[in-house]
Amino acid sequence: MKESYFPQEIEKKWQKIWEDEGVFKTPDESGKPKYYALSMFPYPSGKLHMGHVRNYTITDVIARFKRAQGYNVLHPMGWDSFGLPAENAAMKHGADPEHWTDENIKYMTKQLKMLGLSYDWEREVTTCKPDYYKWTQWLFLQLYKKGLVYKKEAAVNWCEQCGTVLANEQVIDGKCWRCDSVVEKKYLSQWFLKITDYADVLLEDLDKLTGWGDNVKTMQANWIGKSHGAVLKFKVKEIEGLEVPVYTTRPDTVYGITYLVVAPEYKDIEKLTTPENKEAVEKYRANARKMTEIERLSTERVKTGVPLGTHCINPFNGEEFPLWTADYALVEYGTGAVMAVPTHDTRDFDFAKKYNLPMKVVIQDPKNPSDCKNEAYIDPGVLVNSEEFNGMNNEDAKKAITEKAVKGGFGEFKTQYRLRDWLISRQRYWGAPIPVVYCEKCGIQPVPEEQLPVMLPKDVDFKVVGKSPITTSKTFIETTCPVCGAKARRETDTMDTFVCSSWYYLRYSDAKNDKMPFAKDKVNHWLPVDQYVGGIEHAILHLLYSRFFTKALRDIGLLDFDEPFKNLLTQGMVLKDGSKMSKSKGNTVDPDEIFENYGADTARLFILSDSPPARDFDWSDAGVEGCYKFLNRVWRLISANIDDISLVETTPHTAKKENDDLIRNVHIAIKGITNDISNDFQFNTVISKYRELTNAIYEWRGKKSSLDDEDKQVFSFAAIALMKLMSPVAVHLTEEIWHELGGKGSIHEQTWLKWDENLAKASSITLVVQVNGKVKDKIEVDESLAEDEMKQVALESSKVKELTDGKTIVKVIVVPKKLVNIVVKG
RNA sequence: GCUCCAGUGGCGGAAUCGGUAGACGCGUUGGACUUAAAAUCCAAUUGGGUGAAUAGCUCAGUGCCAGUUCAAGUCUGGCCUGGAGCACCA
Repeated sequence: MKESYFPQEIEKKWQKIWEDEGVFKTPDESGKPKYYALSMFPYPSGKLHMGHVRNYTITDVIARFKRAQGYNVLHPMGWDSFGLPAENAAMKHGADPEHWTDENIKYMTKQLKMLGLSYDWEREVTTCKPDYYKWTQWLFLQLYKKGLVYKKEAAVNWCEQCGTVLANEQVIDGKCWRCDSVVEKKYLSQWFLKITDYADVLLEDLDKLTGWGDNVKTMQANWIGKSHGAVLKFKVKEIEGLEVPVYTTRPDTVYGITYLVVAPEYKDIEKLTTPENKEAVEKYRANARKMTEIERLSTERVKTGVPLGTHCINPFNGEEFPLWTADYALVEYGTGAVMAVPTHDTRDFDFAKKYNLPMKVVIQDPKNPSDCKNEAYIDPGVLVNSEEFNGMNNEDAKKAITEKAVKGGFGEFKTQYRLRDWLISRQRYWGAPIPVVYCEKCGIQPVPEEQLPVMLPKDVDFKVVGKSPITTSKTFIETTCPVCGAKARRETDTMDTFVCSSWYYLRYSDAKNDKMPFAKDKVNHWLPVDQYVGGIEHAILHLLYSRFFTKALRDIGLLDFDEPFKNLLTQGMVLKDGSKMSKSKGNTVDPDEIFENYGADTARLFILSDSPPARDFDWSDAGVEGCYKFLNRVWRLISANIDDISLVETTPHTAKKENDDLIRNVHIAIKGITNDISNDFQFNTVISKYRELTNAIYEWRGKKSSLDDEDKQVFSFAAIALMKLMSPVAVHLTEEIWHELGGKGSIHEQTWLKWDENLAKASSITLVVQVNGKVKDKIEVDESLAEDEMKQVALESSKVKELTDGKTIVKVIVVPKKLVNIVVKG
């Protein structure tokens, strides 16, 4: 065995052997229980970044730990490989997006292999390959048949920079999630998935996800945004037969309505506008259209609006009030119209103040009445000025008033969601084509399943400006109608890449199936994913879409479970000098350089060592250096003593105290490390325990000039245990040492160590003696000491005697095997 | 504004149940080895007071203020700060 550690040599060697021997292939059936460990698959952007390294290392260690514990572990990898960067690169360099993507996948695959990740590469999925997107299209058709797909003209988010529409979830602070440019509203005919049909169950089932963090669940719940209220209908005074319905969560305030607002885009707005007001209203609406989403949504902005000239009648008391249009009413939410109660809603209050609209108090806190002159009173209270409801608690009044509206035929109870349908069409080339054709006679027709995949065309001009490159193809667009055979036009929109990534985790269960996206028995066997690991940035987008897909496919009958990811670990970001690594800040660290200088084991060890997985991780060069030194130290521990170490895997018998202590330290380490991994994957403390055990072995060895037979047994036992415990993290180093010591097979196929509860603790304990809750003495005692004896020992302590002298001992609290607290008075 | 998460030495962080606060590492300082350096090894490292002392003793200390308890980093209430998400959603 070499005296020094040369990671570059041993890592390449073992990576090749593992691959050649298929060590990490996963059979579907093995007789063992299954475990599915999954990392969020990457976009093949070109090179791995440290966030990837962190993500994949965490999942890999979990997979290896579970394998050692006797599970048949599915641990696959693939590529989320459709998307705009490939197309942009194609435009810039004139290359084909497919070629660019393939090259990136090749390079990144090499990097993943260098990291020593234990993937079953035979299950690799690549979303941009026809053998995958065929099934994306097939699933689209199943959803279409089920009535979950529709096309409609709508106000959509348009990113000029990317030349495409975006889903609501892809608009961050009014800007494009990818390129950060300001998003505009456009009216376009687009494809939607009816995720709103599942709004309620997506919300309800969050409760089932006990293995998810509350932060992610709350984000999803907020995004779905369920609220309870009522729709109330108001007759328009000037126009016979016309009503304006409003959605409200505060039906208890109906007696305080003093005006009503409709969104500038409200469908009946032209009818509701009197000729005298037409010019002003038109001007206002034109202005609203021009505004960007950011300007319009800003809460800083002063609210504006114009009166329409018409009036509504309050069906509860016959009062009349004016109709206005204002852009603080949103056309997409509720009915697009709002009843305004300035006294009990801050937005209505601001608006009413500005335009001098009347106010009427209808809810009061009886103990602390407010006149609502300076601000709206929005807290609970008792109704006033509300006829027969006066004196009623406002929560009860919500129900009572809505019931009155239901009886009178001018209202109903209503549950409302913020979630909108998922806009999935994109005016781009590099995506799965939407499998639909337009026939002049038959209209929209889905492509028959046997004609799938609808292949992306090759004869495309990527440098075209102002429209999707796919529209430049001469072969793609013209086709025939599958129903009547007449000339038809192919849909040129492609699918949002999030559609492709909403089902990839299902495909891994049966990645090579060419008859189906996956066989039902296989998907039911492997899924749900036992542990999913990825970035928090997907808390809403990918994770919500995937949950929706799973539920929809369950309803279609393709699978039998209804949540895809049982446990979710959202890893923190990798920072450098306190801020997120990014090319623009110039604070990135190239994984290749780390592999080259220190080896993958050091990279793996370090990325897990300094912070718990869920927290942000601050990269430090000194920290990498420290981990490298530690691996060297472990290597030297073995190489310097190689002749004294044999393959000892069971706890040896010992007569010596110091040998007993080392054996105990090994058992303590096994217990601690196993628990730390099992309990929320606390790898940072796992690694500190590697160091503690290593230190203990060194210290033990340092005390002996030579080893007798018993010592050798004990030393070997400790060394082998250290290797096994470290094997999920330092995958190459431990494999190399395992073989140097004559180990058979791979160390990664060995079973995880078990600890003996009697040995997993120190041979003596430190009894802590407190007086009035403050530590005053520590006494080494035998752990078998009974409570009475502990009390005795504590009271005999000279320090305790000193402190209790002349005082009364009120009581003595004994915590077994730990502590005695003596309470004194006077 | 609403929701969630977090706050512990110079730094990253540790502390199953309320029971020795600061494990382990980084950094720093001192020392050993060396012609020298690197590597390695050893020691110290929360702050204040007292002390010749690197002995001992002592007080304070986990964002702030209260509370519960024999005992609080941990539990309860009220704040403060930072981060994330949502946001004119009626």
